[in-house]
Amino acid sequence: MYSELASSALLERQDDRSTPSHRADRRPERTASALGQTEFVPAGSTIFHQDDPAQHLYYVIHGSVTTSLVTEDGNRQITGFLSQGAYFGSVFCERYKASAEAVTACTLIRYCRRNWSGESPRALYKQIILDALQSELKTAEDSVQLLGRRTACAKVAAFLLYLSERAVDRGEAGNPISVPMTRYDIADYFGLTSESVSRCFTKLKRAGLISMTTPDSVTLIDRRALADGSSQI
Amino acid sequence: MYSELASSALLERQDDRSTPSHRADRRPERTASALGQTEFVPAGSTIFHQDDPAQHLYYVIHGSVTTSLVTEDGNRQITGFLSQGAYFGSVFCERYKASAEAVTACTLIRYCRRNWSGESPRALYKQIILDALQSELKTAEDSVQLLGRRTACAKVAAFLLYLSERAVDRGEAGNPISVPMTRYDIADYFGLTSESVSRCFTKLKRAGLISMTTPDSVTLIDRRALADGSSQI
DNA sequence: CGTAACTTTGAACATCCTCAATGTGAGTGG
DNA sequence: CCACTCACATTGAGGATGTTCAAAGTTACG
Repeated sequence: MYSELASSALLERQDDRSTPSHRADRRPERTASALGQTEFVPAGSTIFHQDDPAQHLYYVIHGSVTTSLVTEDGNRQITGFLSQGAYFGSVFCERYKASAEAVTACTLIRYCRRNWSGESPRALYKQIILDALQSELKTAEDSVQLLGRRTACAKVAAFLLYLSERAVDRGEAGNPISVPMTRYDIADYFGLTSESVSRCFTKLKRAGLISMTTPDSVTLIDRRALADGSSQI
Repeated sequence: MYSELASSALLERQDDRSTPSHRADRRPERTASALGQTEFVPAGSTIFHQDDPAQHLYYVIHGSVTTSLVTEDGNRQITGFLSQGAYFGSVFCERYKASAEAVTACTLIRYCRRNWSGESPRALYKQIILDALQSELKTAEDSVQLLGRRTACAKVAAFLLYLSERAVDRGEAGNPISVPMTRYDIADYFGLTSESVSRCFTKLKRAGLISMTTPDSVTLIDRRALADGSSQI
């Protein structure tokens, strides 16, 4: 999906031949762990707070993380759900733009930003920063597309398809999917209420588009109908 | 707002001392025009189409541009409104993720991406790519925040404040503001209908939070109330 | 002057929210 | 092991908000 052109222009090839960018077979974890610290975080804990000095950049090895902020009108706004392979931590900002919380127990890699201005393995840091920027951009762009759906059911349906796609990206099964976040989290992502989100799940289930064993395990039955905005419900 | 740390780690200082990054007094236009072509685009014209090969990157000198895509459920989704100082053109993608149209007559700078893999003024290209990434990230993050508002009026109110802030960023007056895009465009940004958007303008006007001479010139009267989600209307 | 595109307004209807109650499952302490 | 609690999920009823369909007002432009 992403082009090599831009990143090759950003990297100095002469001192960087050992870390080609955006190859299909690269292993982010290996590069990552070389320069960062592995951190285990329990479910429900806060990783950092909105407006705190942005000292670290994080990479998700395992688990699910939300970033959220409090808007001027006093509501909680979830700005992204992050899973394996995603970076978060407001790369280009002095302070974190959002708070980050672990939805499930997580394994993260934490990079200290002070190292970036240092000397040693510059090329690796450059690659991490580029990857992080792309990751944050993708997270935000995906959110815009999901949030723009017309009805609550269309939003929830598109969200489920999105979770499925990302599970496949991580090498997991695309069906059934795990929905680790609460209905309230999903509501704060879309600007809905948790009751509305719950009703959407029920409607999609009754219409035969999904089935649920538990509230956090959803089987997608009719992907076409889910993508079409679930308009016939 | 953005930190120097990340970008300094991405730039090779030894061959780049003449173009410091993210200084308050830098002039993007000057750097820009050195490597790109100036292009004048009439109002209403299409700059590029979604899914076309992404051969160029654009920078807005003057005017207003929208990026939009057609979602799987067949609706038009506007993903951003761009004005002076913004980059667009899906920097890191092989193909444009969205279509771009000129809302007003525009002056743009167009960069040909083929030049990125060439030799000569590498540092300048690096700076442009970095700026473009930041710009695209900011556009998407701003959209997420606006789209997450609960009610239609709160969305429109936050949108007007956003337009005002950006006008100030461009060195223009923050009040009254120009609203060059149509009600329909705003509706397709928020997943609303043009009628709903129009009614929100009317409500905000009747409540004394704004006043309008023409539909595209809005005076913000009570910024506090607009930011508070216009909840008392 | 007339057309076309955009904006505004109205009325009926659908959707979503609010408030309330009930259902469910994991964890706790007797 | 069994209440008990607590957080989360679900469901219902009524009210608020947004949409749909329709019509009229406004502005720019030929």
